[in-house]
Amino acid sequence: MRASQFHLFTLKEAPSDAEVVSQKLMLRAGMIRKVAAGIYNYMPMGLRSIRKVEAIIRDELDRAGAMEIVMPIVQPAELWQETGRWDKMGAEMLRFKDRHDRDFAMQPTSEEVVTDIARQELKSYRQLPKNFYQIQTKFRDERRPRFGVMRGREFVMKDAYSFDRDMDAAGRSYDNMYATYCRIFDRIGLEYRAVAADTGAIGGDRSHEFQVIAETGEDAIVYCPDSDYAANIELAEALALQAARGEARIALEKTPTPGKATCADVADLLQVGLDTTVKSLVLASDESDDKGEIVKTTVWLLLVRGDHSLNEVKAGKIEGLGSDFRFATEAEIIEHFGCKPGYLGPIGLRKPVRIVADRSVANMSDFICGANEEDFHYTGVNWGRDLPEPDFVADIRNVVEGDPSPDGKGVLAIQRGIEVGHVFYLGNKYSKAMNASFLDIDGKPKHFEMGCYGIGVTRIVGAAIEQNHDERGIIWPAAIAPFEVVICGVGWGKSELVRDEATRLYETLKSAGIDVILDDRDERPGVMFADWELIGIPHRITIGDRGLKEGMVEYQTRRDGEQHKLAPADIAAHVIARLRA
RNA sequence: CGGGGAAUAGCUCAGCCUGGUAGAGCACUGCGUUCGGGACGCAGGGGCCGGAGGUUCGAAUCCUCUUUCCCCGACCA
Repeated sequence: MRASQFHLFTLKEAPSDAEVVSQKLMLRAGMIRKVAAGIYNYMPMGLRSIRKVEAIIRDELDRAGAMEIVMPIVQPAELWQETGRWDKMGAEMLRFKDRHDRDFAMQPTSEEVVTDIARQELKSYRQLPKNFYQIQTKFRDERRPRFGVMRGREFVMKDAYSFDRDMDAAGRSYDNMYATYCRIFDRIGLEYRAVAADTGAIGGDRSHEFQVIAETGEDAIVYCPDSDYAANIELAEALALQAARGEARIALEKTPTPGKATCADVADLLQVGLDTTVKSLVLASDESDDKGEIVKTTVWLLLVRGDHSLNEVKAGKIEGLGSDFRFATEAEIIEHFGCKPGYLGPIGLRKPVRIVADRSVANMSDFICGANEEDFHYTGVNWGRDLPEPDFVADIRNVVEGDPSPDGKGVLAIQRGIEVGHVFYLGNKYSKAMNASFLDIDGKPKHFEMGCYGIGVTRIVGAAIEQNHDERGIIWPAAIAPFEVVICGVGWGKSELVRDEATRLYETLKSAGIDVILDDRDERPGVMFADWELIGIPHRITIGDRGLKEGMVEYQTRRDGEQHKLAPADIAAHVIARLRA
């Protein structure tokens, strides 16, 4: 490709609404153009990277025995109604009607359609296992699309679905996909971590997220540097920080804390550590009848240490509370505690509530909590002496850096990550709901055991930039760079020698299968260098009269800026060796 | 969904308070000079100032409505 013929456009300034670095750089490098909120054109430069990501995914999935299909972007409501997700999905799913007033949706994912394929196509256990995947545009009407391709509404995703005859086989399919994902991300060349993730209603331990490590990541991932333990923060288990409860040493006392409504303020006022305070969170769970009318509301008091934070996923697993809990209203709080938020605690309740203590809180002694009276906290609080033991003790907090690892092999560390892949065992949730079955060896129908496996193609491109950039622009991993090599011809318009030498090298690299672009724009060198550094091409060869007079061309890498002067005759072999290394 | 903010040239922004024929830088076109790290000069092209209504002799500017976009929030009392 010649730069003079390519649609190359760069911006010195990013549009003011761009927030994160990948979005700014992709816009500035001319990779994407915004069309609407969370919706982008993929311009030639950007599409090249996207296609390279897709090619690696295709290659590895095909090698792993999966088969590519394409399912429609526009999907009929009927299939979604079979699984009940037409009603459950909420506003995230974009819905519309066709001219006959029939309901359709833009696919946010394709479990229903692929299960429909399976029940029509797969009749016998002899046809199993099967794994179908597609690389397809998805649409999720996010509440707040942002961060460019990192959280767009329209995006490209690879979604694969496996069908197996039993759980064991499904486990093998899962392991196969897990290993395949590792190969894919290794090849793309990103620093990533596979972490255990919450399995939600399905249960089991087969759910892993593939997270690209980047400071700007939206997810917190927890790992143990001394072992294999790695989990999403939603899942990471928090152990009690003290093995056993200490003895009560000081008396219960109601202490004035005027205007100090947060644990931090109270700890400050009383000159004690935040870890001696207990934070009170009030939740409510509603029970409704068949008509959806709320018939009963239970109020819950959750206690975590002042320096800890509530983990809502864990809270949702408390028996009786359920994942559809909500935060209590102020009226409910006053009704049960006789006090406004800010001074709440488990002592002196006006009406009974269910009390859940975090493991660490359950082992605390002489702690501080709200007195259920405005401007007062209790100090010297002890379980058993000053109040009954909690109704439940559970892990309900987020782990923090330095917590003991659940596998007992050291302490936990936390990194930020960008979720670019997810492998998930689905069980027969969808096959049952849609009555998708096959005849097993015993001649009896069985529901498919399914798994689903996603990779955010466009998000990978953004994540790669978040992880690899500097003040000049993008630094692509070679595997997904729009071009592997750029040849800059300095003084293109006036030097025939430069043109000849550059063109000869260009042809040589091209015929060696290198993805090379020749900058023949007759631009000033500064402009060329700045453009290609912004775009992030990993290898640059500069050919100019000045060097040629000395019998040299210049070779430079984008990542470390390391420069070599080489004879024109040697340059091709040198670059090819570097690329194939 | 709640609260803020913004909308003027392809991009970044000024002009609005105090109404009077729309500006700058970058980008683009032409000519010339320059030419190994985002050159310079001269000459150009490009915007009915998001849309609708109102006030006024006159509206980018004041008022009302509307659309779109952005930010914060929608758990940690």
